[in-house]
Amino acid sequence: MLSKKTKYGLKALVYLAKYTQGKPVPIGRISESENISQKFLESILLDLRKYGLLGSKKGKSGGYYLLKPASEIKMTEVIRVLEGPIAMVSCVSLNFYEPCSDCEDEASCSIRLLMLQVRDKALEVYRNSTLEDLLQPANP
Amino acid sequence: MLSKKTKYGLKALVYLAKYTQGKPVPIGRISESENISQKFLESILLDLRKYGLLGSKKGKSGGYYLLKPASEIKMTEVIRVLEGPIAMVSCVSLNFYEPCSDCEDEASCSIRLLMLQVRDKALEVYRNSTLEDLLQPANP
DNA sequence: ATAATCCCTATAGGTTTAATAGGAATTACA
DNA sequence: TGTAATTCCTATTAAACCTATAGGGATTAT
Repeated sequence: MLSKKTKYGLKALVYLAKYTQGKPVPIGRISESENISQKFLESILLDLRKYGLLGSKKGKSGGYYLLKPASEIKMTEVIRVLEGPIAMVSCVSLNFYEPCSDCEDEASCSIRLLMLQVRDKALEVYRNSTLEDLLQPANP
Repeated sequence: MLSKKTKYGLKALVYLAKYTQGKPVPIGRISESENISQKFLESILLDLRKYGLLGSKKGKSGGYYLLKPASEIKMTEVIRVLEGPIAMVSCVSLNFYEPCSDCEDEASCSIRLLMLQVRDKALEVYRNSTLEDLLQPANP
């Protein structure tokens, strides 16, 4: 299940994409509007900035802003920064690969093959979504 | 990421499907063969039995056995018993539904819509897999 | 100078995961 | 009838992780 960190981060990104008009948006405004603990959100936005999705401006009338247009922010990155691996087992993770400690033969592990399918399907979705797609609700 | 519980449970199910010949298989044999803490595995198999995937026989020469042929054990059930919800957010879970505490309008929540797609794709995979599919490794 | 803000580190409390422990109940079988 | 092998159940521990909070330093606009 998605951590609150990820949910909060996503909401903050959506907020930034929607309500930034030239000027940086201070954390306080986002946390109020979205009902998120300000200090917690602070650490999340810091991560997003360190990763490179957000820029920031310090001092009075400072805040955060997107470094790219929403249409260029891919869900794959967002999920990976906030939540970590998309894969369900590290041995099929593209960005967080680790061999399973116990597993003897990766190539023939059937659990791995199942989880490879799941990962591919999830990737398919995330790769076809950008932050822009989260902006307008439900268009059938 | 999959918990060890789920991995161990899956391995145990595969073992049972492969190596049960009429007689119940004692936990000790599975845990040795698969290198799993016996006590931990005990609690996992207990869950699987309580859910109804496994039967058990107590006492000497007792053990566990599948209650259905491997081809009829769907991955959806297995994952749900062992890991819990397949969905990434409870508000799109079929079997573990809960509204998000903060979310105001489910129908228009864009995070929800994204996670609905992910869930559907994962379900697609799990619904098309049974325990039998985990038995023979890699057939291209 | 002041107020607003980001930046950084630390820490506390809660929950979950993984593993361990001990013993009761049951059963096969000699 | 006794013994060994097994499931069954509950409790406990240790570590890891998640969420939230606290405090203060650095920076900036006005």
